[in-house]
Amino acid sequence: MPSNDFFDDVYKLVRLIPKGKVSTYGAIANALGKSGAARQVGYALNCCPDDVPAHRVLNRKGVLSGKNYFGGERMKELLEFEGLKVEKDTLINFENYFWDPATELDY
DNA sequence: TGAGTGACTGTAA
DNA sequence: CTTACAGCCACTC
Repeated sequence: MPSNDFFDDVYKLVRLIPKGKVSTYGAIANALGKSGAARQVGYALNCCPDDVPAHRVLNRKGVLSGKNYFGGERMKELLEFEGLKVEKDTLINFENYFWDPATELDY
């Protein structure tokens, strides 16, 4: 279990992602002021507490890079359940559903 | 303290 | 279009 510093900030921000929207690791890292810590964001989500919608966080291509770590189909199921469409582990119209915390929250 | 690692990203070929 | 390489930051051992 992590000590939760940077991680806690990541969880906090991911929880703010609106339902039916998605974000990216880089956007989250940037919103936290760590533009180069995108990898850490993904690493943080590896701990994936139940109250963190990690399925809404994708890489810059809109691909479910971490679906394997999330529980296989579960990630895709959750996204589709929120009205999103996933094909070949990639979110359709990703740019249309993209939610940038740095912009939307004016962080 | 230092080396290894990664659910990433941007640029180059 | 895809594949490769290097830079990046935080965490663990």
